[in-house]
Amino acid sequence: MAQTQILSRNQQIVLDIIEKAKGPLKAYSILFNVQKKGINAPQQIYRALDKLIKIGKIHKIESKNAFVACTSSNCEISKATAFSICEKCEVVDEVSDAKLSKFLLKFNDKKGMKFKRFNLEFFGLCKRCKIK
Amino acid sequence: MAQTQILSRNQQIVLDIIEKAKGPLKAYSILFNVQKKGINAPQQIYRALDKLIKIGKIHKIESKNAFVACTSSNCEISKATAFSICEKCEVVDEVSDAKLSKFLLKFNDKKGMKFKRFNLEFFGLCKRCKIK
DNA sequence: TAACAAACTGTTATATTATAACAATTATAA
DNA sequence: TTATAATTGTTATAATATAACAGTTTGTTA
Ligand SMILES: [Zn+2]
Ligand SMILES: [Zn+2]
Ligand SMILES: [Zn+2]
Ligand SMILES: [Zn+2]
Repeated sequence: MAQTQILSRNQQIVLDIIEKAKGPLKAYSILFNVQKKGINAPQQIYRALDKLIKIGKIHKIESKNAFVACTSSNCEISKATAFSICEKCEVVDEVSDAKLSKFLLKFNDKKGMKFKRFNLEFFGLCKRCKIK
Repeated sequence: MAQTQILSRNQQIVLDIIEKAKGPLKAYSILFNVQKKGINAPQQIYRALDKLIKIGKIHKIESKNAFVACTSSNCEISKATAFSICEKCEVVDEVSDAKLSKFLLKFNDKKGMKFKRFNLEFFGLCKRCKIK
């Protein structure tokens, strides 16, 4: 079992906001949301984000420069992340699929590179947007 | 056979620089490199980049905000891109593997989303950096 | 070929995302 | 306890990207 990580004040504030959010949050939108709690500078946000990413509590959606809470129970170290992104409504979901991560972590590069980690972003139309 | 795309002057200038580069280039480093050719503003670079991405001549490495020339003969439309990134020397290679892209393009989301496109970034140590 | 539309260009200004650098404080561990 | 690492606060600045406007070139078709 993964030990419950003790977070610092700022880290906890930032994590709470990201976990409550319905979708990916941008760093500066987090900042505006926590100014009442005494966090005033981007650095404070980015430092918390860095730590939260490092311990796998959140992930960065690289194509959107935005951050989401981890919804997979087994990715404390974020070495195998995959997301689905709707190109219309921009909803983002973490894709948690054992076969997929096994396939990718075992994938052998032709150039002799040993992969330690991957990040995968799928794009398409979500169920809702497909219908419309 | 894919028709040879006719590029505009700015698009060709930007593509040439990216193709000649040994690794991923950042937008502003491209800008600094073409100022002698009369391109003075970021917009001109970003517009060319957008077009080149759209037609599959280049790809964006999202985790680095940088751009590389496509080295795969069959990705005019950039719907299935994969890269290997060395975490030490930062060398980037396009991963071109039929099995891999087939597997991912066929991958079925549990939430009923139909994927049209994906981007995959692998991280690790390249052959050279592994030895050292 | 005239005339319209689409794509591209140039330019100025500004928005957004992220890091540097410095000083102080708090938690952890030897 | 002392020192070492992690965290905080703060100001300033760097790096990345887009908005908005006006003009030009290119391609299409009437
Ligand atoms: Zn996760
Ligand atoms: Zn949608
Ligand atoms: Zn390619
Ligand atoms: Zn390397």
